[in-house]
Amino acid sequence: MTEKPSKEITIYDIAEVLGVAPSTVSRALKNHHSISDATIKRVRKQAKKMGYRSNIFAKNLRRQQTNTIGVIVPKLNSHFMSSALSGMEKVANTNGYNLIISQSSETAEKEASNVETMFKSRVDGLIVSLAYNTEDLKHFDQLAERNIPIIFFDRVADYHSSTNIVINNFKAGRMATNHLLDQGCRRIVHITGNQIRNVYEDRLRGYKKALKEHNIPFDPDLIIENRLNEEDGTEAAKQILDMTPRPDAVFAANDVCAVSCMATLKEHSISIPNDIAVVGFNNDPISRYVEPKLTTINYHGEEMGEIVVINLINHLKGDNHINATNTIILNSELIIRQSSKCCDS
Amino acid sequence: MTEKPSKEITIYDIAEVLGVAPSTVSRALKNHHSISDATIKRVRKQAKKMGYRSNIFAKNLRRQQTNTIGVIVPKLNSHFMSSALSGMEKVANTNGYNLIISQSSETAEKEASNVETMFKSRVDGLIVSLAYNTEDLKHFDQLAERNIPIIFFDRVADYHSSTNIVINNFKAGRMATNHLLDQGCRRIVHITGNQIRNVYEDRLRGYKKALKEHNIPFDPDLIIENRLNEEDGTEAAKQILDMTPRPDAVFAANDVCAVSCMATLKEHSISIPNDIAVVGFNNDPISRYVEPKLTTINYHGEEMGEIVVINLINHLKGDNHINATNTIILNSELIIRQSSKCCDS
DNA sequence: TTGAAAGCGCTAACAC
DNA sequence: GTGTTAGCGCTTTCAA
Repeated sequence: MTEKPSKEITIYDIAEVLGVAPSTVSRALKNHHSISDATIKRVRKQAKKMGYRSNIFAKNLRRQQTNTIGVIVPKLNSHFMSSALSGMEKVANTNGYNLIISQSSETAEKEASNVETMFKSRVDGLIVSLAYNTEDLKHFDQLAERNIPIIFFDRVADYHSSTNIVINNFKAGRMATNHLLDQGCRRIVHITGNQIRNVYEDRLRGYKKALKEHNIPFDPDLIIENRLNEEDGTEAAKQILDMTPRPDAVFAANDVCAVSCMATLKEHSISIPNDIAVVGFNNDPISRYVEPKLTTINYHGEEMGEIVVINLINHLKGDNHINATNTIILNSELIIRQSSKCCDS
Repeated sequence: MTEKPSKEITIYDIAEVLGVAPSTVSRALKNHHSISDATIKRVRKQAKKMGYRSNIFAKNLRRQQTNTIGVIVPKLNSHFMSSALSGMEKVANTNGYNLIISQSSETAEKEASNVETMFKSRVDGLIVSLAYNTEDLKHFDQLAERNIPIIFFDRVADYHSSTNIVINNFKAGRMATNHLLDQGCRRIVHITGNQIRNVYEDRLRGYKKALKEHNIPFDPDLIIENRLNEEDGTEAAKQILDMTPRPDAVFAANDVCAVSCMATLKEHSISIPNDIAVVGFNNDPISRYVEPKLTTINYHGEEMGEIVVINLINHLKGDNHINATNTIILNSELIIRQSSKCCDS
């Protein structure tokens, strides 16, 4: 196609061929209003013919703007995260932004180092879902000082005037627990994560609230805190089997953990939901295929990703509403399946 | 921390304060051997003190090199892809490269537009897993002409001297089918994808090869071709139920499809594996939790991602072996679980 | 409607 | 071991 694969074409080359100034070419290429239609047409045609591609580095150097958004997530390979990233990518792409994605692997140290990289890459804005154990947020300060906007999603924190985008974890936790209580369950184990993370703390609060509404005293022995991964689910099941009297329900703060817990319980001849009812969180595809199918909270990952990026881009474009919206709460709903239908339903 | 959050510090600022030349600062910052230790120390200290961050745009503009790798995958939100990306991200990060990730959403058009974006972003190299229906590869030509290396993984194609990184799909398909045959199955349905994609074509060839080895004639009526998603699995199950005589096994080219097919078969009172044995492909987490657990081919997504990036970076660094390695084949293994244990085993 | 020219921050060839 | 200087390709102010 192109005739000169080796040498990079610049606006100077185009200007020279056309006998106009480089600035005219520059303007024509961005449809500047002060350039005649004829010139614009000539320039664009020539540019195409010569295989011109704009040098974004020169452009960024001049404009001090990168059209790049940084994303830091705890793990790439979870259903929720990859869905959220998928949504982000779509919106970013449509709006001419690039995404630089990195993962903290659930540690605060790696997260800080990722932030450093993002800072050096001069991202226009940063999107973050916090690592499992991040407490101190001062690794974000260098961005805040430079007025680089940060949006937290899902695992959020109060940080200056950053926008947070979440689901109502409290409500969801309460809904899940109420559902179990309505099924007649009375000794409900809750498997949760690090309480410094809003998602887990809020779900636990919801759990407590539901108990209170049913006049059931909160029993701390029924709370299991772990990292909510597969092995932890297995481990939790063993703990549950050792509890006396035996619990009649489990509400786990994610599906991966719920499902592996359920599997281990089944191996020990526990019938689900008859002996123990189970509810998860996330509506991971896996929840639809386990036996019995897992009742869970539906989480709109892709949609959340889209909203996060739309929000950030609006912010970058200056539709600032000066923090008119500081927290955005998205809907989530309880999906009732067989794993929690205790009795006669 | 930093005292001047507003103004961006440059090497000129540091040079001025220290009374040295900008070039000295530039060299000191990269530990150039011709700079004295004392100067290096002074410069680094001052740089840190002033909150200096290198301007990668100026640097890239000068060096015509971006330290950025583009990645185009069909879908972000699948277990295999997010694992592969996770591996890629780790290696890239460790080696000082950034990843720009985008998804083709399984269409050739979007893929071409992604390539265009990557090209404009001046990626140093590109990593691609092809969309479901990509036939024509000429959207990659602009990169090839500029000698930008392209590595294909998983869904690959013969393209100039690009490196391909895959598992041995033929062998895996044969292994899976042989396993079913060894269990006594004789009418094995194979659910496959677009035959222009190596992964599906190779698996089908493996299937045929295994049949031949057992002297069983290939019956094209037992081949179902679709997009291998959830709905397609359900649909395939219905087709299978309509076949006479009824097939006694299903080998699906991915787990998502296998699992949904299995679920629908079960709804129609088919006993698995007794009536119909099932084998999937990918070792998606879901395969361990369905009932019965799904026999499948284990795919090392994360490892594949790592190897892809290591390979590309080596290439970029000039360890070229001038295509000494043009195709890299990774191991995969059959994991036998309950869904395929037909008889007495 | 177009042109001339300065400068974004960095690197590297060359000079000392 | 350090300094001088010429760009990399683009945008944008000011002038015409």
